[in-house]
Amino acid sequence: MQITSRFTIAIHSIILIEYNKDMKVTSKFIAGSTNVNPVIVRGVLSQLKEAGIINSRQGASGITLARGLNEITFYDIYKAVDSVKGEGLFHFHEDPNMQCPVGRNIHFALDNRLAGVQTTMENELRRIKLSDVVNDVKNKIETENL
Amino acid sequence: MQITSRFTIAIHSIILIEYNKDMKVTSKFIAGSTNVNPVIVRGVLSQLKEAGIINSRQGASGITLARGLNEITFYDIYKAVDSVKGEGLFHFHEDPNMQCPVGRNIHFALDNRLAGVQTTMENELRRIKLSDVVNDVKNKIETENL
DNA sequence: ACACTTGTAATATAACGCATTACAAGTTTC
DNA sequence: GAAACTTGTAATGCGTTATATTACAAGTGT
Repeated sequence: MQITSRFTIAIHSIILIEYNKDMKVTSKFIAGSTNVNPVIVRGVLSQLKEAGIINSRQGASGITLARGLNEITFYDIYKAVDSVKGEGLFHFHEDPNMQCPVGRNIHFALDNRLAGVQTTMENELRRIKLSDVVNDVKNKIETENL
Repeated sequence: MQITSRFTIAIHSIILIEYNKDMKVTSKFIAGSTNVNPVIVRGVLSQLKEAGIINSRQGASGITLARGLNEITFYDIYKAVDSVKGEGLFHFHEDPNMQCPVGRNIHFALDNRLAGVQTTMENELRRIKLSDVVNDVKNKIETENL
């Protein structure tokens, strides 16, 4: 299984907001650049707003960033748009047989280790800032017309 | 999104094979301990076999390990049962707009970083050996009746 | 007032995970 | 060799989820 495209949609959106900060960036505009349905985009933006990453007002056109780009990490976005219901990264088979010695103790042996893997991944996501990505995109665009 | 329960089912199965290695472990037996449908179990076992982790013969009862427990990592199992079609951990939105400077360069800025996160996670999975987990389960079972 | 926006609800569709039935093909045991 | 088991797999159903889409309420700005 894969982590939802909502994650990359969210990153793409934030880059757009920054790159076009001199104009009013709308969900329709983001939908055009990502090639994703406007309602889906608004759903993602809604989650980013709830996480305190962007600002928006009903009716008022124009999405803005709520914090500096170097204060937004991939982890923030991941948590905002993809971590549903506080479920972990790994889906354990529900209902191991408690009559079986192994089934009875499998969680004891696995839970910590799986949580550790998840934490490792999340820490790696924390290391990546949106400012890094935005800089890369801007520089790449600069060199496009040479 | 979550990593499929096939992963924990596979781990559970291997522990069962090891813990009951003096008897013939069947897919039905594993199904009973995991509380997962026997056909699903056989599907997982089939993938483990293809990855060279277990041995089985059609018709012949009894699944056995194909390598030592310290030569099987979580990564081996993950790759065997969950990584479908070589897709990455992250699902990118399919069709960014190439007319847009950002849409045109988003992959350039993200692909390496997302691959890095995936690699970090996979390396963490590589650090965990089945022998560790099996030892924990066995020790825990030992202390159950004290 | 009008044309725009954000914000949501409701529904459709496609993909996927797991359960289940069915059965072919192979093995062990008597 | 027949019976009773096994592995291996195909086919089908069902529930869940991701995304697309339609529709519309509510708010903003000209």
